Amino acid sequence: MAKEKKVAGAGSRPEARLPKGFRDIGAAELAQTRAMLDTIRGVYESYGFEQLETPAIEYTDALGKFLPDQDRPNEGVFSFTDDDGQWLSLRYDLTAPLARYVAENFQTLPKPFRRYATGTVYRNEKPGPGRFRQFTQFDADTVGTDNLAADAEICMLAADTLEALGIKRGDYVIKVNNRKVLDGVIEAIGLVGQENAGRRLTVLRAIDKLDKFGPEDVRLLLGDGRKDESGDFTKGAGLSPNQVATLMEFIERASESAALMRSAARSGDIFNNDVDQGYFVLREGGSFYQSQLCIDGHQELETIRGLLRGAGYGMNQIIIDYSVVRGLEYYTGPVFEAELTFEVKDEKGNPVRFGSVGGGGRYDGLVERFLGQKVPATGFSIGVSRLQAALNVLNAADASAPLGPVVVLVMDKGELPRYQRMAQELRRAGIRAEMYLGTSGMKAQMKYADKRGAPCVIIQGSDERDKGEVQLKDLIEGAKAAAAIADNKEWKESRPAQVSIKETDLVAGVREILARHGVTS
RNA sequence: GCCGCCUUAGCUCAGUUGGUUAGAGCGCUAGAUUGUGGAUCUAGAGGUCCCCUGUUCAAGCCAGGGAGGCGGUACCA
Repeated sequence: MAKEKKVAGAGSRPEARLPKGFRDIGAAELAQTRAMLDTIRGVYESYGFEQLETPAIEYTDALGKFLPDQDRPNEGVFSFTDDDGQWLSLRYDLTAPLARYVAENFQTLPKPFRRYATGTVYRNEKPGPGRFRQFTQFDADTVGTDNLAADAEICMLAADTLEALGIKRGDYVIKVNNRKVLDGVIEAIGLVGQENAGRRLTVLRAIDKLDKFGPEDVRLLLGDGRKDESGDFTKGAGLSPNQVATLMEFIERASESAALMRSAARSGDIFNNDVDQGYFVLREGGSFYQSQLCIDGHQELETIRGLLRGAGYGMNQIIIDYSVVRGLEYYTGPVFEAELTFEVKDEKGNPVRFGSVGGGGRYDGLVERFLGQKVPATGFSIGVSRLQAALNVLNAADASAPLGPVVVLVMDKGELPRYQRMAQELRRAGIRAEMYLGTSGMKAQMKYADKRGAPCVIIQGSDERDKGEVQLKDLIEGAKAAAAIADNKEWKESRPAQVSIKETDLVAGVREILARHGVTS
């Protein structure tokens, strides 16, 4: 019969469930996020960036995500049409809205315009481990200058931010490259002209996989293709053996060079100029030095490197790494990637690498889309959620829930005003407090207080009331004391961590308990 | 998008060659204890065995299709 009732209503009832790739976030994580955002904000503001907030929704064409030849937004973004039939989209990053803002307010903004922004962004794509369809980014950008000092500062900012968040020097690295270098290398193997645009992208994608797959798989991706462990085949760039060999030489030298830098950094040799300058492939006389693009890119990197080292940032913080790719059709010059380098084991003992927690670079074309006039810009974006997940693994102990409010138990339903008054008294003293608002008995109220993480409860039944007293029970100390008591009678009679005080001393008594647990309000 | 694996209670999972009323541990609720969160004991609630169609006297189990989840891969500002 009970069954029939269920079945009867089931079809029309909605299922309580979250859309794939979205998640609910509880008090403990939110408190942690807030602290992180405050820290990042402090660093960004110290560099002189000012805050800007733009809406979560923009016109789709302003975000620049239309499929070629189709009057329809790109996959990957959440889009819908407005009343007037215009396409709107949820922002998928904070840079495209910045470009729109700068273009719209170009006349009045100070140039260079330096702003930071944080907010939720949305991507309509398949979620993966640690990848969601809604997440928080924290960006800083300098718009309106091609001065490479702006790029150097972005790198410093990234390093300072990670350190402010408690990531030790050596547990992270900011990698810098220049898209002109890779473009030059690709040009050097003859992939020039419009007809090779697709191949150039495939090559860049292959190089981008170096960290993930290693050199052998990159070689396959540059050639015919690669089969993954599920048996799926990825078509390669189809380069000739010669072209592959040339690219692989570059890639392997580049990672060798980066490895040398890291090992120098580990041994404390953080300003060793020979190592720092990178491998000979890009120095004068090296095999790629004929390409003008390579030369330009290399010289820009040298300028940035000079600024960084001059400011005291060594190879233990920021290095040049020629294998960094980042956004494919987006960046036009220097690119940056913030990578966490420490390794941790998951619960099964497998090593987990977090990899990139932020990135950015110089994008000289974004504002130009609107204005038709070159407005060079450079910036950096932190993936807050991903970084937070990494930090949680780094300090695994720090996942504890925040303390809840002090709970005033309702022992006598006829005395609600009295209990309410106690809660108010605590609130006025700056102590988070609540009167129990349910209707259950004392045992249930104790369980409730326990679940809320209350540091203590206030108990006043008729006995205490008659004497003008209240009982304060320290739930944290009480839980510790309980562990030593096996007998229920003793547990009840000893009333661990419970004291009786004058009702007039309520605030002082609670403060004493809070202070015991490190709360000073 | 493509490939592989998976789906039984709130959670983690058993479930025989297809055979009566589908189980365990944990969790939850209540009692033992008229005013004390823990421990112990007892009792209770909780199920569309992912969905649909088929095979069969009989399907959690077999077949086909679908959905959802996980992992890999592709795309990724």
